[in-house]
Amino acid sequence: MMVERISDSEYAVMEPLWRAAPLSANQVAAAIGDERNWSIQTVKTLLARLVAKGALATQADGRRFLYSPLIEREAHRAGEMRRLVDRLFGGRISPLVAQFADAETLSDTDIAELKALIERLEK
Amino acid sequence: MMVERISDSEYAVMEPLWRAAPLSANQVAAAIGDERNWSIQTVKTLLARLVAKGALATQADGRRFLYSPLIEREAHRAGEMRRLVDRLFGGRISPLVAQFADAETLSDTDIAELKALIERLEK
DNA sequence: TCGTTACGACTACGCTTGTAGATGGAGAGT
DNA sequence: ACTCTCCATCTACAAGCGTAGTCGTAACGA
Repeated sequence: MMVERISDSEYAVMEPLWRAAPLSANQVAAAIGDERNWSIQTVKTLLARLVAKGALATQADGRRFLYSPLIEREAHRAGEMRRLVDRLFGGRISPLVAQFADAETLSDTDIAELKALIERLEK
Repeated sequence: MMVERISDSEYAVMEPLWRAAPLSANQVAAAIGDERNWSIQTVKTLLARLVAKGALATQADGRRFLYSPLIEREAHRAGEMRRLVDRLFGGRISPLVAQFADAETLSDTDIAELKALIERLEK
């Protein structure tokens, strides 16, 4: 239950499972590939920890397990963002966007998307 | 240099120092107050760790130290946000806002602020 | 001068994270 | 039946974190 916090490395393991589930440990490792340079053991440890945390479900498939996410990516994202935004910006989102604006990391596309989004929200 | 990562608790200690610096350990502890229920020792440990990380500077004031931030709050915010946004949204900000929109955590004020901000950015 | 305080430094200790090796059992090939 | 291979599980271990106690010393008050 209580989705405990998911660490960076654990998140990397969730990724492929959010894209396609269920997967075996090897498939997950393959999906992560060289991106991180992990031994298969490392991936397995992380999978086990995620199962322990209640973030993944297992289903037996012969002698091995297939893993699938128990928590939604959206829910996890929302939780993490909320956490950080509360901490850094007192929960207000506009300073957050302003922050990105100041850092000049917003592309024209970003701005156009935001505009469209805001218009949609206003209705 | 290389501002290493600052943990949640450490951030709580930086807070008062970003608001007013320099402060003594006791002043920092007082500023944190009951918010977190920390012993003065805990605050001192965190201060020492932040100094070790190069996030705080000390200046002697008689038999004690006064602490001041060496890293800017803005820089820290930007770094943290970038980290999370890269991880969760592939670096794009509009899905992030959309996320908040879907979660219905945007107030009318938020939306108005965002609109104003976007208009400013468009120029 | 002697005890009391107020500090910083050192030490502690259990928990989580990142990273992985070792072990033991079940299937597969021969 | 025997070995080789593949898996999950157990174990490991250093670094970082949260939380705090103890120690030595310098200053202050009596």
